[in-house]
Amino acid sequence: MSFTYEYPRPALTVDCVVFGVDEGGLKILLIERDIEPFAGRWALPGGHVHIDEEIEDAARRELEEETGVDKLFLEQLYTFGAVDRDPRGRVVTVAYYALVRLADHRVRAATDARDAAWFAADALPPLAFDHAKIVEVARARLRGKVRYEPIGFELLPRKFTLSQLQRLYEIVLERPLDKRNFRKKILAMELLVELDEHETGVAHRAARLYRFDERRYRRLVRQGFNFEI
Amino acid sequence: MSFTYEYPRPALTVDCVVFGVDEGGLKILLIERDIEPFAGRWALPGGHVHIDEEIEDAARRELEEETGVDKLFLEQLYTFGAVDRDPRGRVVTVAYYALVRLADHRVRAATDARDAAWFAADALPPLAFDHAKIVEVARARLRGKVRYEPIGFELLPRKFTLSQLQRLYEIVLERPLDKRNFRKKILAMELLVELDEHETGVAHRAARLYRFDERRYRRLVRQGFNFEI
DNA sequence: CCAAAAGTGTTCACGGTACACCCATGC
DNA sequence: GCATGGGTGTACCGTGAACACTTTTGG
Repeated sequence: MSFTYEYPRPALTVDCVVFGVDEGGLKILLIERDIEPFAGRWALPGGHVHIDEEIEDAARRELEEETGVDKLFLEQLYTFGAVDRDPRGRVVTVAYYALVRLADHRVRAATDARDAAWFAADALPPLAFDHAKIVEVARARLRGKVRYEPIGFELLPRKFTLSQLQRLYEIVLERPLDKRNFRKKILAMELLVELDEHETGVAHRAARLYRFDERRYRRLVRQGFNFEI
Repeated sequence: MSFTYEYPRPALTVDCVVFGVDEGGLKILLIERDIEPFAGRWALPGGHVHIDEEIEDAARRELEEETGVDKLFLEQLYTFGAVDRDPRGRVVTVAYYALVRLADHRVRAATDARDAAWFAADALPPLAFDHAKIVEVARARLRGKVRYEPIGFELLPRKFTLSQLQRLYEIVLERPLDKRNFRKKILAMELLVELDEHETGVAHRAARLYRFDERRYRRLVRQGFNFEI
């Protein structure tokens, strides 16, 4: 079967920069390519957009197929279409970035048949195509966005300690934050629900757990509230 | 001549939301379609991306062809690809937004053969395709971006008064600003060069003209400076 | 009892905001 | 001389930043 057009058309793909955070810092999910070009190189998960499929759906489908990751925060990043970005011909890719709770997804991705693995964002292997550039754009977007939208919570377990939250921000923003000021500010927003639970299995005083109150956030936004760290 | 592929491919287009500002407020440049679908309706300037052409170049080319507008601020906005957004079939469009100095472009666009015209952003006619949605996304982006990047200057003549600048921000941000505070803040950034010129032809005290010091801005950015209104 | 992280308040400097009058110019 | 916008300073308040010690828990 084949499809014919009066003018040549670029191929359309999606690529996803999937971020996770753990004690070691910011991580990015990559898959190892098994076909040319760039066979054996690591690359962003992605693939072709089906002709009757929404672009964002294609991104979710590829993530699910290649890495088993689903139900995550996903947002369009930028469209990359340099004429020479793929040696096979003109390929335009709509890049997305995604945030996942690493603890929930670590094993599944790492053991997947397609050889997916998490890499420290500061020590990525050489990437296929222009994927290194896409990653840079995604990191800049994450850094910028985390400050004025509460997307950081997408990277933490649903129940978290204030120290975990602070470390998350320190990792993404790449600078240290003052503990007292951080707590004062985040608690003053009244977006966190104090739970009657504490950490377990730590060799020191167990910290209280909190969860992010998404409903309340949405209500406040409607009233003109602006999240900001 | 024809082009054949193993799998179906969407068509790839660009569309541009071109903003201008005058005394009457925020304006958007539209062209009247002369072919189906939506013949006779107003639409965003745009068209197909050539197979060997960078996407942004396509946007500039279409703007130049359809409206005579060139050498302007142009930035990618978002990629729209809803399956049903074009009745002729799958068409994915990479939307851009552009800022122009209206005084320089008003006549050329309005008298162009393809029937281009400026419309008040708050009173657009019904638009073709999903262009109303694209415009909404573009307005939100402009509102957000104008506050922390000095792109407002792209909308003013190179020499402008502080009142013009203030009115520009009031129009884009859709709220009034305090005159003294605005002047204090913008002058404190030391990004404006005070010229030895004043307005002419006004029936009141002539205001001093300023220009934006782009070099200095870039130098400050490198040192970690953040523009903010 | 020791190590490790949790948890907690105050002070100070700066920037944002509110606010009203005189000045220069053209008609 | 009058209408029109240009141009200017100060006082108050709230937020951001700096900063150190006690508490709790497990080992």
